[in-house]
Amino acid sequence: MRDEVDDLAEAWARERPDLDLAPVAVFSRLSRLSRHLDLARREAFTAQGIEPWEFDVLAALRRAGAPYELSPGRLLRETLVTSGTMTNRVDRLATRGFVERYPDPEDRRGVLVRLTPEGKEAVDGAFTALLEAERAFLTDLTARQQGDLADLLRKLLAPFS
Amino acid sequence: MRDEVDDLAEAWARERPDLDLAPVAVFSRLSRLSRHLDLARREAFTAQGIEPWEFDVLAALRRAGAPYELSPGRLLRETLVTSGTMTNRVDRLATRGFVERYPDPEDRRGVLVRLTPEGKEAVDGAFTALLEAERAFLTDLTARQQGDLADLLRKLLAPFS
DNA sequence: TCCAACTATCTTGATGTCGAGATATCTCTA
DNA sequence: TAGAGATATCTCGACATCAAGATAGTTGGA
Repeated sequence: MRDEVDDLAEAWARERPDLDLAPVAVFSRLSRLSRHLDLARREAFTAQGIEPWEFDVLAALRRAGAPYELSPGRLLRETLVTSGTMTNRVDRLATRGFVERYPDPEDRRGVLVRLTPEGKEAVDGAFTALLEAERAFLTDLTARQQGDLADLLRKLLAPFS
Repeated sequence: MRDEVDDLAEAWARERPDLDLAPVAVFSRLSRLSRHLDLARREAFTAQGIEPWEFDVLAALRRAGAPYELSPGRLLRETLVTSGTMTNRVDRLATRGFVERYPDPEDRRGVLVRLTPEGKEAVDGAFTALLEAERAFLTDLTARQQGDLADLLRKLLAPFS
């Protein structure tokens, strides 16, 4: 069962026979899969009326549990964006009525961002749709294979944690 | 061996006990790994004086083999960007002297983009650096595990080919 | 041969992100 | 308790990308 990455690796092997191309088989597939996953995410979210970046922020608040509030600093660390980006994102989410911003009573430099009921509803719907889309991706793998894959990815991810 | 995704899944399980979260174990790790991989790529390329988007274009030309030329249309299909983006990328690569643009003798609408010797040198250096960085990621996996991982990813990728 | 539909590329305007810097506040130590 | 350094957030300008539309050239059927 050949795929597009086999073609890509073959082309490199022809052009650069001096190199060991073993990493390509893993990382090219990983990159491509990630891109397809992003597209599928976007599609699932569009049907729910939100964008991927909105989900990333709302989901972090939702996961935090009631009362669904975190600081911008915490949010940017959870979502791996810069502070300027998070300011902008919170602005737009507040305009949409999905979050509210108010001063942190414990730190006058700080701000807390809280999910509104509308935001909670939006993120819950989006997460359900996302899981459904992701499950469709996994149907070609047995439960055992899914577990093996998760374990292998965990090993690769370990150095970064 | 717990990782950050276990924490994330646990938080979701606490908040949404009604959902089957199996896909999270695979896809959250995949997304995170992809992000770390992008950062590592950027770093490897920076040391070689080029940017990831430059590599994507130059590598497609390099893989094509001598005389290292492709149309913008072919390049945008290989790199999955829009035509406006490719116009801009080729402009900047031409300014840097890594590619040349000239009219397609067979189709007067068309253009061919060709790698210059400087571009070839740059992409060859960058690819070597990239493989080295990627190999470092894989040291925690046995050759057998690397093969298993590639096979599982190939299965997930198959529906898109 | 003519024309409609298609293809290839480029242009333009909007958008989201980043990085650097500004401001306000807090914390720790001398 | 004063001050230096750390921290939290926001502002602003630069930049890469995308989507839609413009332009030029090609192709196939009537």
